Amino acid sequence: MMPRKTKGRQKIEMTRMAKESNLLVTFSKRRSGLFKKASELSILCGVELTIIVFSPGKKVFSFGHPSVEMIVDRYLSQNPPPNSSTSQLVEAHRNAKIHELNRQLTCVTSQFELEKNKSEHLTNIRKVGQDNHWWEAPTESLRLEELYKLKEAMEMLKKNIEEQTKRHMVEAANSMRIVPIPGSVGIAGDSIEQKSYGLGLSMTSHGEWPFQSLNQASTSRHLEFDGSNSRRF
Amino acid sequence: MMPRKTKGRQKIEMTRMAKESNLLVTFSKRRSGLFKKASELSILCGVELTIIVFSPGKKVFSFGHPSVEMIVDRYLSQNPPPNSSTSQLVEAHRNAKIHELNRQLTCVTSQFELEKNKSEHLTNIRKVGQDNHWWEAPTESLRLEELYKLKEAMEMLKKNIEEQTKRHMVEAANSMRIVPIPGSVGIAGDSIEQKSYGLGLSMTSHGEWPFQSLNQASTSRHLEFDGSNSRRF
DNA sequence: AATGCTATGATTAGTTA
DNA sequence: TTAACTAATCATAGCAT
Repeated sequence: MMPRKTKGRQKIEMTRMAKESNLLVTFSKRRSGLFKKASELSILCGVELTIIVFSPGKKVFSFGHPSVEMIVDRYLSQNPPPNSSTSQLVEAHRNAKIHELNRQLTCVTSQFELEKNKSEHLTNIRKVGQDNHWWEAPTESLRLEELYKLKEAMEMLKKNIEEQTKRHMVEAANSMRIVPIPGSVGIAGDSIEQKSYGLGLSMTSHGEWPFQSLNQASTSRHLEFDGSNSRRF
Repeated sequence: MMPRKTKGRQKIEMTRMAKESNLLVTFSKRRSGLFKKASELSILCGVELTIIVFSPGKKVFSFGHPSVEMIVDRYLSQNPPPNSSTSQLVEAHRNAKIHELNRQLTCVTSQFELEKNKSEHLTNIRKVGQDNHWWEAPTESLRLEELYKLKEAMEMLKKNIEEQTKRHMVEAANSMRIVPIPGSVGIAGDSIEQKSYGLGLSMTSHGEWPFQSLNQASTSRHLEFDGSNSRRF
């Protein structure tokens, strides 16, 4: 008779977890699961989506394909914020660009970190002096793939910068004059204060990389995980 | 001998589904699952989160606790709101910055090309299938070194972007109070139904039918279904 | 805190109704 | 079409490290 090592997964009541320690680890696990599901959905069905989560510690974790801002922008433009003025929109666009550039850079940097770690791992393993050939080819293939992706990301980054530069030149040449349009809506009971629509510069410093257990399908889809509560820039 | 009625769940490749019919039903099922997971996460861990999904048919499905807008606002507000006019001087500064960034990016890109070629070379050599261990370690070391350089370059690039943005925000802050704040002006056609302020979870299908298969855990948390076409705000 | 394990609960792909 | 079924895969709660 073999006594069970564990009771295995147990059903839990669907209410806020009492023990904070459990809550924290559960949050971490389930957040990973949720993001993975989201990634799979976007891959399998070719759809665009975003998730923004504020952790128990008030940190923000986000996932987005193709990016959080892209989706949020589209969502907000479908539900246009009432107080938008031309100037705000213009500014928003510009900041969104910079934001997006930063996001891409963060992504590129992360991918680089991945490469670095792989390289280190490779070197370490090699030090052990094993004769394991079987993994070498696959690993190198993966590396090459990652490098191509990295290259693509950087080319996109470059393109964006060029675009932005061109835009700025045009704007400068036009010496644009911004006239706010009084087009906001005030509705009874509607608080009018929280209008930071028009895209702030929320960006991510990725101080930590919370998501490690993603399969390559996910990571190859250019995942973005934000694990930081620090304000950017 | 009982012949299996079905093959049951089968593993599927993590790539975009080929058959559109399957894709549609899978999207529906998995979206439900995703939203349910999100709901459970927010309940179990008491966190706030939102999901925005654009379906294959470009409809938007969203979930949010306490509401999509609440989370999006907070996400966007983590950074100073952009709402100022910009001077040409600023534009000029910016253009200079961007040019510099572009130069750096070119540098980074060429470094990357180096890495890529190395990787390809490595792979090619490996294809020959020799047992040459002696060169592997040195090569990897070199790669690592290059990667470090690449990383440094990218970090500098990032830093520059951050600097640029910081400068922009300071300038924006200095000049923003000029912009008049529009008063409350109602606009015909806007409606305010379905606000779901801080109630609890809100789940929205901005098109037509929403969910049915949520368990009681979700519904007990006061799910809100918005099956209308109406715009929000 | 983070990682690994494993039995069990939960989700879902393929199918039938 | 959308819904229900079922056998598999997948996720994860509780422990152990």
